[in-house]
Amino acid sequence: MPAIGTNCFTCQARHRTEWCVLSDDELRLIDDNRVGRELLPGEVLFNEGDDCRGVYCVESGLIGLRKYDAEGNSILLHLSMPGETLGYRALLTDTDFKASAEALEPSRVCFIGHRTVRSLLEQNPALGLRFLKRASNELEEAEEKIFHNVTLSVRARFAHLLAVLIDRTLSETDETAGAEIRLPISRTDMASMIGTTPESVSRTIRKLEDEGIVRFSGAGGRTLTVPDLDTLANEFEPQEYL
Amino acid sequence: MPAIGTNCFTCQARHRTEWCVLSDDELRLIDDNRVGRELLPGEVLFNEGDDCRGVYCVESGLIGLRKYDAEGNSILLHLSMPGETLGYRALLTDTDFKASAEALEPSRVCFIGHRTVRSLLEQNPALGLRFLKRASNELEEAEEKIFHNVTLSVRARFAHLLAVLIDRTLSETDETAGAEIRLPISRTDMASMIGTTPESVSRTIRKLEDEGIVRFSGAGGRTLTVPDLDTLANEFEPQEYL
DNA sequence: GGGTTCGCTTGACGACCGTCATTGAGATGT
DNA sequence: ACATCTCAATGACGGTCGTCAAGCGAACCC
Repeated sequence: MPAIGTNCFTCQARHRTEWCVLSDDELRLIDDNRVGRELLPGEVLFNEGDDCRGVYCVESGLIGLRKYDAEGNSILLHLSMPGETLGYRALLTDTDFKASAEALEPSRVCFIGHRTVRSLLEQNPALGLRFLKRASNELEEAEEKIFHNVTLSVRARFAHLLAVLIDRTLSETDETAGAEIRLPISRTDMASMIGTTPESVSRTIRKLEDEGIVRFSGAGGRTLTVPDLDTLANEFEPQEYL
Repeated sequence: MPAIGTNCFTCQARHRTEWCVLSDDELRLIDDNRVGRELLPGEVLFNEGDDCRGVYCVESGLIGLRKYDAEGNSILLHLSMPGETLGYRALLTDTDFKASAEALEPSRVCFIGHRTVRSLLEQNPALGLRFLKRASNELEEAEEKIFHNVTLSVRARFAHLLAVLIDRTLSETDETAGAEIRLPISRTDMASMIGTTPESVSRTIRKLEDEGIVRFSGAGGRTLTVPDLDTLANEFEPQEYL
């Protein structure tokens, strides 16, 4: 992995972060106090229960947030893309981390100590409001997820997950018709994201493939091809007959 | 219902709200611009999709936040107690309401226009940080709920719900042993909160009663008696064997 | 008072989905 | 090349839980 964005000013994710409301001087404060780190897939950034010494800003790659149940099974709660800052909640509520963070792809992450963050929050009120918007959006997502888990079938939830994953990775390059992406996560992780088992995911994949809605290929069946995104969307958006 | 707390300074819920960080002058600004309203059970405060003209602060009673699916079934997402402020998310993200709010008990609520809120947020940064803490806590709750829905059985989720409801209404009056409360919501609503059906709730109640863990009595079976709270807790907290 | 409505309960049935076990494919290391 | 490991796929089985239907009680309204 090349050493991209060696500082906050040239960071490719800069405009997507909450820090974009800061002045150059304020940003310099972060840049002087950050600690960069590279993670390989599987490496953990922090664990549930660790106490929070600062926040982590994702520069590149993909970070997964997990919780573990009593038997050691993990639930993948959230995927953090470049530009996202992790740990701000624990920092603000003065509690330990409520989930574990683990790299899912080779990633670059910067650590920013809690003293730095707090002093910035105090001197620039706009920063707090930015984080508040982030939290509000995440809350909306979480409630929608709860809603979906309750009202939709495994098949509909899986279709929705695929649509979200596609949307996330294709963001700009709008192909109106179809899409082909490389899945960043395993069957097991996808299963946990929609509250089911890997077996059910496999079976659901089979059915969707038989109906020509999706195609899984490549190493580990991780290349996803969707000929028509609308057909996929029909699986979780009950068509309105107004 | 008596006309309690006729202004923000004497409001009984004052110290539980985010506004408690405001100066007297700032609080007066709210007091001058608020509009009080009383709601009877079933009355709606706002609907999903309405655009947000300000926030609502619960003074007394109980407000339920719901989402409706395509067939008109409702999912009860959250219970808002006195001191909670509703609508701050929609206000901050400049979107419409993502859920409907409805009184579950006779309630008193104050409306505060968005201009007032925004000017306070600008002039007192501490207010934004308070709301950020609120959002962080709600997010933590939401993620735990997702986690529970996935990993726990209907029985465990229901036991957990009962424990939460008891904890909420008894807050201060700590009886270590048992508890008796009046349930504020119907079977159907309880079912939707834990992602199941009223029938399954009834059957679960039956089993828990047969085992002597809980007792439902009174009008509509809405008086809940729990002889031993620890026994109830065992249903959703797998006892650790170190 | 009788009819209506609404919510709770209970039973029967069955489908969906979770559990367990087996097989196979691909990657990695010696 | 072979062994090993991990992950995906698939089949068999069973249980939980959702669906449908009927019965019941309380509250409400003409």
